[in-house]
Amino acid sequence: MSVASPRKSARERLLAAADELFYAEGVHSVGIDRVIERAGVAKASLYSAFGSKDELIRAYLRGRHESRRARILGGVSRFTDPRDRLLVVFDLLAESAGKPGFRGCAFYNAGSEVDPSGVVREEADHNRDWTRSLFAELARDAGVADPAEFAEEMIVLYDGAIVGARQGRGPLAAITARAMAAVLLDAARR
Amino acid sequence: MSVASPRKSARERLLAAADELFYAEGVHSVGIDRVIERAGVAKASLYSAFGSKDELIRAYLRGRHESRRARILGGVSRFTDPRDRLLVVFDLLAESAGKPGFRGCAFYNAGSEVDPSGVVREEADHNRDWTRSLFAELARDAGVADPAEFAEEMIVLYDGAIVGARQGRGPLAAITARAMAAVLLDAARR
DNA sequence: CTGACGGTAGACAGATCTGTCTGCTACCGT
DNA sequence: ACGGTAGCAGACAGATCTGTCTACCGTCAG
Repeated sequence: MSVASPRKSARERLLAAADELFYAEGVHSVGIDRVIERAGVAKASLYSAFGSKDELIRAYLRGRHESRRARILGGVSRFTDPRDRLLVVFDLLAESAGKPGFRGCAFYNAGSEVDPSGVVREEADHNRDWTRSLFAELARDAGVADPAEFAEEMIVLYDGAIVGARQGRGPLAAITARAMAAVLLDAARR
Repeated sequence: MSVASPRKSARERLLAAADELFYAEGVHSVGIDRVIERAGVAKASLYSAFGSKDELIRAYLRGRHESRRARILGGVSRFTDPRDRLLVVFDLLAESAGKPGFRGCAFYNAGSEVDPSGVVREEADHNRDWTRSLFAELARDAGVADPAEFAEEMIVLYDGAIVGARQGRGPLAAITARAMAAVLLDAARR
């Protein structure tokens, strides 16, 4: 329980290994054995810490949501102009999409692999609702007449940019989406 | 070899069964046994007709592309006004997204499940290139200054609408995308 | 008649998957 | 000194996966 533990706990190492493997190869394709091997952990420790693979997937998706949330809030806070604060979300996406290993949206990918109901659905909805609220808030601050509807438009652009980035165009798709968002925002501000 | 065979061939029944099951539950989650059971076909017939599961997946994706292509070309041909011919693509998407059993883009879903390289990647790229060309041609006919760049924008909207439809908003996401496309088109026409 | 052909039914091998269980080890607070 | 806790190592069960193989059946051309 020291401040700087000499070695990360089994739970932390499992989560880090699951994050890498699940995102890179999919939650269904990657088996428990691969995760515990990379984490350097015994199988019993995994089931003691998480209970099931489903719960490990849930923890993986929650971690993805948290780090995404922190990255976006950090980026938004670097600006004061409402227009910049909204558009930087697309800049951050372009940055992510340019990194090696980018493989699109973890939530959508996981949803394509497993039964749409269940933990994946829950976490994906939560992540999506947060994004929607963020866009609505940024749009309201920017003086958009109908922030809720404008947020729906931004989500279409955001989703489209992620798919485009994953399917071949890389960061260019996000840059295209940013330009479209700018046009629409300037047209919607009162 | 008669014109109207009394019963579809094993290959056709396999393809129909694969189409339903793969799209509804994913190419990875659905096993060979499920496919042959639904098709009412022996396992040896599958391997005699397709050679491997990978080739069955390829045939499934090719069929998806062909039917999508036919549906879109049919919809486009119902109009003569270039603006309508472009926007109807989003109307068709809204129509598809409203049908029960809609589960998003077969190519993206399959790509999330299996190794990104290989047959899925090839077929997804082919489908994507066709869509890009279609949008570019429709944009050129509508008098857009830079049809290639405009096509990239339309693809962002199209992808975003599909994701939005799959993740919860149903046809509404496609209707939002259509409205955005109309705004952008009217602004881009010379 | 006969032989090729397309198809059916199902056993089988070999791999991989989740989840459980048994021992053993090392540390840590009391 | 000692008991509890966390963790490691790995065998195991039971299910499921792809792909191969044998054996049999009907049809139709030559």
